[in-house]
Amino acid sequence: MRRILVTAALPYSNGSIHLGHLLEQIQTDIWVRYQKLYGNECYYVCADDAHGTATMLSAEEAGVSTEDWIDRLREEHIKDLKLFGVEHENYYSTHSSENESLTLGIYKKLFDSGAIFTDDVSQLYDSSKELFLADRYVRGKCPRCGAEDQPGDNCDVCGATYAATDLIDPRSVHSDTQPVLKSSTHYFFDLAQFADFLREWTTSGTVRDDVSNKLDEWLDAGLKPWDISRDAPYFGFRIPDASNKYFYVWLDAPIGYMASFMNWCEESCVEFDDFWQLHRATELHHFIGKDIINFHALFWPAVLKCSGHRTPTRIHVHGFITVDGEKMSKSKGTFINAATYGEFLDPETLRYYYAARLTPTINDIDFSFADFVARVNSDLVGKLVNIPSRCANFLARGFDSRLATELSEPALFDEFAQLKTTIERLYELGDTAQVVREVMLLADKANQYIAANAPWELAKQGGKERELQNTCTLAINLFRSLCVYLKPIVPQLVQRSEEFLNSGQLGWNDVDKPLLDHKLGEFKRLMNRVEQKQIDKLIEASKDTSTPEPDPMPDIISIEDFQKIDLRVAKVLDAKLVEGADSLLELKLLVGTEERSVFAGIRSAYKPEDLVGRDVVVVANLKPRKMRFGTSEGMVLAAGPGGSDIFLVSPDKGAETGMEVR
RNA sequence: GGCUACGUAGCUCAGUUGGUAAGAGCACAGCACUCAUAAUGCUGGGGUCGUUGGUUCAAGUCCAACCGUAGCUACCA
Repeated sequence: MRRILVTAALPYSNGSIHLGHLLEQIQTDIWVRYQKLYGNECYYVCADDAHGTATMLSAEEAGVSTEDWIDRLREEHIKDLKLFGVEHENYYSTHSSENESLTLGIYKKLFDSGAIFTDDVSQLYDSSKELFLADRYVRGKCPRCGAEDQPGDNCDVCGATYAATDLIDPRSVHSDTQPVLKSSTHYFFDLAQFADFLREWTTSGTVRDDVSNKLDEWLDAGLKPWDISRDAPYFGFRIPDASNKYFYVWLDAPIGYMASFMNWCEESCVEFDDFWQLHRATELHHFIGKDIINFHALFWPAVLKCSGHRTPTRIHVHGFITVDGEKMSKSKGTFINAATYGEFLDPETLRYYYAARLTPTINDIDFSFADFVARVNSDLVGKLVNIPSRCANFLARGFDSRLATELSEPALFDEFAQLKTTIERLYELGDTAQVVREVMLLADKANQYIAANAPWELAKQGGKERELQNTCTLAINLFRSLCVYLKPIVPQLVQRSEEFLNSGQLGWNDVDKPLLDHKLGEFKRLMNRVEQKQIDKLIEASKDTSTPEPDPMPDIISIEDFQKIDLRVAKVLDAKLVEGADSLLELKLLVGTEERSVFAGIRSAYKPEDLVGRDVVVVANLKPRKMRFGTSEGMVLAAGPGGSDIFLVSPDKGAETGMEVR
């Protein structure tokens, strides 16, 4: 019996579980369920990746403490994953005492072995927020093409890549102030020391060839030191003997695998060291997406090696998910969260569909709605569930739901059983697409068998009772074997089938032993078809109208474009401060005869009482936007860079409310 | 620009070391059946295997170039 520890990449504490997380969590869960079903000792741990600037800022924005924020998200993540049948031994958090002590211990080992050094790094810094800025938190004008408001790493318009310091007129997205260049000491892990080890490790069966080819690229180019520190303020663990430095989230994230397992070991009889110390007869498997190959196949094994731990047995890498051929998009409704999916569709349909598409390659996987509906309905309902559905009635009516005492065609049953070793190999490789194909081929055979023996004909004829019972008995047994093979993929469906079969939980070796002379349970509908309507609703519910995708704005617009904007003169009826908002005023506007509530970020320049009665210009056909304090039904035009320099636009005397501005 | 993958029927994909493999499922058409959630069975149409060259007695299968897709990475700093 093998002893296996399995992890999936840690979801970040900064958003809900969506189709992308589910691809990996379900892939991993299927692999783990297979290992357990086969009889291996297998543990699956995961956690939320809690640290970093992003969680800190999200919590701040939500107005809660960072601890509350990550706790809340962890609860949500656990609930969502459970809905999809993903069963972890433990779903922990990287913000834990176990992780802190493990991280400190590993860091000390790295330090003592001479793999840590320091160097000064110049980085953009937001003085008003006292925060160093990662590239994505700086926006400005592209140095190559001049496009406005581009992120700090590359230009969305012309595709140029550059450093954040190259941006023209850079702004911090946190404060809209101009960042300054500031130097700070960073701690580095000297990855290059491990180049020889990694070259050996990456080509010793730990990853597939396509992945190791990719890794060769980095190895050939020369490994760069890995920055493992961040300056305060930062949500994470403090680096000992360093002033105001924290471990970069990417150091303690993979250690979070260990911490989650350690936390679980404390309550179980499993020995932590058996899975992390050198030379133990256990396996360690990581499931990841192709975007984080370098972390898991270079940095992480080097850290483990350097700190005297075992290295991973295998890294399983999957591709990205697309929806109907495109990246998930909030505005198109294809950015689908787990909870939303669960509202409209059976979570097991996703497990099945993903399984049908997942191979061991790093190819991207497309969630095609048309294909999804066809696959689920045709395979699971039309073929699989149809088998017992075609036979249960005959057994219930004529034989008190009792199976015959023998198999009339043992060869057919054996044919199903003989596929076992093939299926085992495919599960082990992670080729569930092939598993599904093989199993459905057998399901076709089962249906062919039923058609050839036509139980409905036998039922009409007198004296054919024995044949009728035998035919149905064999068909039910074939179905039962298919259930065994699919159990890791659709555990709920199989559980309902187990209730029908009425003989306890199916085990992997049940495909060798037919169920005979046995009373079945009542047959109930095992699964519902998927309707296109459900998909439509799901997409509709996933559409985020409040934050449309940022379209790269062309510099020049046509007159038609301008005419889309309905500018109107409006009279301010009332203005008041917004409780809890630093910069907002809530304005009651009269636009023609219509009253509107509009939020405007002008508090730093105007007092509410000074605004009442004056005229302003408002964008009248702006899509209403939900804000934390209410819905804003338009936008008031103003000039100026911000702060106290905001100047409202107003019409000359004579203009009346409701007039169009052109 | 460099690199790693991928490109086979309308869709999703199989095609093992080059040699009766141009294949499966879905979709489509016809027929049969009516036990079953308009499910099932049988039959059939459909592809110059991204393009162009090359190696070979023989190439989706090897090589080169090009095109397309996804991703990684990039001169200067």
